[in-house]
Amino acid sequence: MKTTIQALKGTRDFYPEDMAVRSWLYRTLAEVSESFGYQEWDAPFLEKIDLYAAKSGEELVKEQAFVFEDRGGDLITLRPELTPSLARLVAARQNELAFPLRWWSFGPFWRYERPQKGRTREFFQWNIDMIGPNSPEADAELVAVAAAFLQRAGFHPDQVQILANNRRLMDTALAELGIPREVRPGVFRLVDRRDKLAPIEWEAYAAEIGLSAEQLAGLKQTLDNPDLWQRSEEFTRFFTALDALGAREWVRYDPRIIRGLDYYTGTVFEAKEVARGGRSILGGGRYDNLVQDVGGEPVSAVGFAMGDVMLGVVLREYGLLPAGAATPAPVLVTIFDDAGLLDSYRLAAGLRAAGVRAAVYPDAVRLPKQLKYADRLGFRFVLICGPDERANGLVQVKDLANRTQAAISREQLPAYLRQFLASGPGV
RNA sequence: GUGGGUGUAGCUCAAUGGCAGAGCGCCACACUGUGGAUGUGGAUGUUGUGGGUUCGAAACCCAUCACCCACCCCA
Repeated sequence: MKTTIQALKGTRDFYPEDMAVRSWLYRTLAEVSESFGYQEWDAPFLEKIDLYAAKSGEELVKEQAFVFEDRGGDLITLRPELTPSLARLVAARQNELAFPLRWWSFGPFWRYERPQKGRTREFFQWNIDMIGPNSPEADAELVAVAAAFLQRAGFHPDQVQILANNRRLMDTALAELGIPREVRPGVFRLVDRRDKLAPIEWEAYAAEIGLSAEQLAGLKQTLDNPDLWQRSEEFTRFFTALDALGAREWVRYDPRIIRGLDYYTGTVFEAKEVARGGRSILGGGRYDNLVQDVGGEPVSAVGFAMGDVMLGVVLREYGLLPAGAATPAPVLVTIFDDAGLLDSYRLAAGLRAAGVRAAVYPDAVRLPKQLKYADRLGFRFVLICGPDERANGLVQVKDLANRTQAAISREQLPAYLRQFLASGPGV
């Protein structure tokens, strides 16, 4: 074992084939976000710890954020989430911005966690929010954005489902069971753990937070009732809007979706891989008082976040990862011999000037080696120019995809290549 | 923070106390002007690290480090 320095725990190296996946993800979610009219934005990766102290769970900042002292003695945080930054930006220009805001972002986040499958310390997250309107239709739009992404990524509705619930609906249901207001947040956490704990432990937990046997029975009945939503006018409008948006088949009511966070106030939803294992791919919901904690007027918002790590795990399992990275240039210019070295560089420069991407093999090693290199990197064309061609002003153009070869004059070369590159494969 | 597992060639892994190996990859040659195939040959090791037991340790014991998996948590 060589003593090379390893990557920092919980971080990932992005070799070109990994970077291709990351770029694909960025392009895909950008297209989906922008197809709904959302604007890209971003915030600093570094924030003052105070921004999170006001809001967020205690756990997040105290236990999971990367916090360090800068040279001036200030406590700096590597952002563990985006919402506080969003609140800061919105509050700072609350009276100038044109609401509703439709904003999306994709960038890195850091959390000091114990790495495991689908979880790293440095990850990328897609955040998308609509800020201002508070309506079931606005909620439905965000869910439709999520559905559009899932479809674009190649999933089918029988593989991934968006499960939705409503905190107010649940709150009413709990009130009807005679569960006091102050106990309800605890019940939400209880509901969130329904599938994570063994039934006996789950019921013990229920007793612990003060539920009577009768209330527990009623709660179980509520959680097993797939038609509960029909009592909610808000939820009925939500589903009607999803119909209109063409996303209804991706969405299902599930009374067990509650989300761990305390700050959700209305609709909550989660996209889950349902065919094997039930891992969560993205999650979000409606949250009020977005900017209140950073000193602005309360404003309602709905949004969700999706991490790249678990998504990657699930995409891989379903064979949906895009193909690996080929060279971005379609043309490799070989170097036949030392005498032709500069000629090859001139040839490549001429192609670039004509708008054709081209790379040059750096040494005059034997031709099979250069061809093998071209093959491995996925070049479509290899240019060969030996003494004979140089004498006649020609270039051999070898098409690796079609296994053909033609001698082309130097003047015609860019046009010759472009006729393939305009529409052909492997460009 | 809790529990479990694994560290051997570039990669994936064998070798259960007795000569440290295979497949893939890599390099060379067959093939000095033409890629994926095939064949032949070749290189590559502090067996994570430190100590202990033993005639003898990759293997057993102790410590330590790293990684993986699960829990916790999930903004």
